[in-house]
Amino acid sequence: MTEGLRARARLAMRTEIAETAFALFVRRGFEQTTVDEIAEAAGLSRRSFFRYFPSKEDAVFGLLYDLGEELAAAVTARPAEETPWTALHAACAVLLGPMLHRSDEAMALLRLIHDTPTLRARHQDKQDSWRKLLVDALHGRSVPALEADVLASAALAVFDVVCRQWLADPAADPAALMAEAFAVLRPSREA
Amino acid sequence: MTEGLRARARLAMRTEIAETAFALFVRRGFEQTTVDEIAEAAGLSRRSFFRYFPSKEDAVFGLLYDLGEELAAAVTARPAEETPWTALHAACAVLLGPMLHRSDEAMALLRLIHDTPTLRARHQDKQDSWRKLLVDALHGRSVPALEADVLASAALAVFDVVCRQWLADPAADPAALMAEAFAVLRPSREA
DNA sequence: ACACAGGTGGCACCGAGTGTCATACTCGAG
DNA sequence: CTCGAGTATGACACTCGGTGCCACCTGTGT
Repeated sequence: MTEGLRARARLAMRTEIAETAFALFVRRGFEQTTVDEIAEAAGLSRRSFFRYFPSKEDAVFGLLYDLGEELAAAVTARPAEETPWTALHAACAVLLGPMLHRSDEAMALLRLIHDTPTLRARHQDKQDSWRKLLVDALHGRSVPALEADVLASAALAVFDVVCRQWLADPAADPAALMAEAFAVLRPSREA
Repeated sequence: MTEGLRARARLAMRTEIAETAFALFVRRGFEQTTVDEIAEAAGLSRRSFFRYFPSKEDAVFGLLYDLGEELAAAVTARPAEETPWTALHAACAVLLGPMLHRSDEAMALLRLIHDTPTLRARHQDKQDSWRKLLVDALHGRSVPALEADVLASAALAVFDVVCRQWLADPAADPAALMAEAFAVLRPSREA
């Protein structure tokens, strides 16, 4: 039973290090912040930093990868009679909640990712892992393979569009943007 | 007028280096191939390699970035009365031509990108640059901003889906896959 | 023959990431 | 309490991608 304890302690370390790193990234930029600086600020050795995060980028994305499972779960939780596209819309809308709740941090994170090339790239790799989970969730709703892939990819693309638009105009309402964006692509056979 | 000559010579060097590097990547993998090995195989110094390509990854993608402009041009070239989604489909279909023409190389490239994490990430960054060009092209067809962003992102996502499916089943016809994939998301207001 | 330009290689350096080892801590068994 | 096993940590050395700097060469125009 000490397994759970260690796992929780490890998670706490990860979040603490990630928050320390994030503060530095926001202040000085991602590329300009060295791992040594993060390690010193977090009170551990450079070597130990890499025991908690496989790379510097993971200090930014590590905690976000888990959201993919929440997203997929949200899709699965939608009523079965709902069309896939509507279910995807509802699931993405769920993710908007935490973002609006701590919108300053969310905005800072989006901005950081947006204007750091390596983070932009990594972001898309994370989307790729989300996509796989979404495709599985859609298979659970008996959506054919190709269609599931297209719908999942498109939904994530829409999510990105909404984030970009929100970043460009913080006054906009993300939920409204998302409804509008999802409406553009609603498949013809749906209501 | 020697400007043009130098530019052409530089391009020839780039393609030659890129081809040498590509061969090594396919044989030994991207991560396992060092820049020193590429430089030696291409007959220049490590330092000079980085004068032709800003990074090792660019030896893979450098030549592909230009395709974005072709893609955008293909959209602009479509008849004005065509709906944006149909125009995007037609433009993406154009890109399929060269891929089928040298399908072995295309397949090897797709496979290389697909199972190299850093290349997967970079690939998406390239898509991002393509997206910007597509959005501009759609603006030229007087498509509103949000809609243009959504349609361009979705079209590129669809293109990716097709590439993935083709990679998974080389016997499939990419053009047919693409038609099917584009049909999934055809906006309701279109024919 | 001269100066000047651009391409090139060599060298030193930085930062990310990894393997290895020696140490310190913790915790359960005796 | 003590011993030993398992684990976290730090220090060190090393590889590799990427950059700045400088010295060299080569061609071109005067």
